Amino acid sequence: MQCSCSSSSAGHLSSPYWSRTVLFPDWAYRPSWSPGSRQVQLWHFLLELLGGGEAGAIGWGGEWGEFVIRDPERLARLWGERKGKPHMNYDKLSRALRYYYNKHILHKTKGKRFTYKFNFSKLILVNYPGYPPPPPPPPPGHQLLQSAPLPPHLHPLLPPEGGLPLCSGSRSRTDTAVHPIPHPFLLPCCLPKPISMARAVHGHFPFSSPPSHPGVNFRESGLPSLPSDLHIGANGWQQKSLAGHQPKPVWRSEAN
DNA sequence: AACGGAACCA
DNA sequence: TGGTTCCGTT
Repeated sequence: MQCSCSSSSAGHLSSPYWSRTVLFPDWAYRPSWSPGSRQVQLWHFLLELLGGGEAGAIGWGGEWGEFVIRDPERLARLWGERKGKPHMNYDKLSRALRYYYNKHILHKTKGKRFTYKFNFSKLILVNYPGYPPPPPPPPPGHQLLQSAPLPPHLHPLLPPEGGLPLCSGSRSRTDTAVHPIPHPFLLPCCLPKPISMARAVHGHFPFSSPPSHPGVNFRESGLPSLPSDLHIGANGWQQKSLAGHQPKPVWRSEAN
C-alpha cells in the first residue's frame, strides 16, 4: 500500500535540486503571473507548487520532469481553493491530469502511484504563442523588419506542419531546415505580449537535439538523470548573441 | 489507482 | 478552451 515507488531512491524525492536550479522562469512559479488574463491552468499550478516549496502535497520525482503527488487529497484541496471549487478531489483533479495526456503535456509514469511526468518539450509547443504557426505570407517587396519581433535569420524555427511530433525520439527533422525546438521552454500563451521571438527562440533548450557542447551547470548541481541531450543557455532563453536586447533573465537560477 | 467517455460549465 | 462532475470499466 505504501508508495512502492523508488523505495531505494526515496532520498531524491525530497531534494528537488534541479527544480531549484535552472528549470523554470520565475513567472512559472508566480500565482498571478499573467496580468489580467485567464485563470491558472493546472499544469501551471503544479509547477507553482513544485517550485514554491509547498512541499507537502507534491514533489519532484527521481527523473527529469517527474513528480509525485504525495498527498493527493491535499493537492486536490489546494487546487480547489485556487479555482474556487470546494468540492474538488483527487478523482476530479486526476481527470484533468489525464486530459493532459492527449495534449502531450503530461504522461503517467506507469507502475508508480501518483507519479506523473511533465513533457516539457511539448509544453512549449502547446503554449507557444505562435505554435501552430499560421504561415504568414511574407509581405512581398518589403523587408520582414517592421516591428516584427522575428529577425529573418531566426525565421525557420517552427516546423511547417500544424502537427505536434517534433521531439520524442526521432531526430529526423532536426537536420533539415528546422532547428530543434523554439526554446523558451514553457512559453506562456498568456504573456501580456509574446516575448520577443528573437529572445525567446534563440536560447538553447532543445530536448531533441544532440549535445553539441556541455551546457551549463546542470551536472554540478547534481542532477539526477538529466538526458544527455539536454543543454541550455546560461540564462535560459536569452543568448548573448542577441546583443541588442535588454537582459531579462527570467530564470530562477541559483537563487533559492 | 488509473483510465476515458460523456455531459456540462465559464 | 480547460477544466469539472459523474461514472462505468480495467
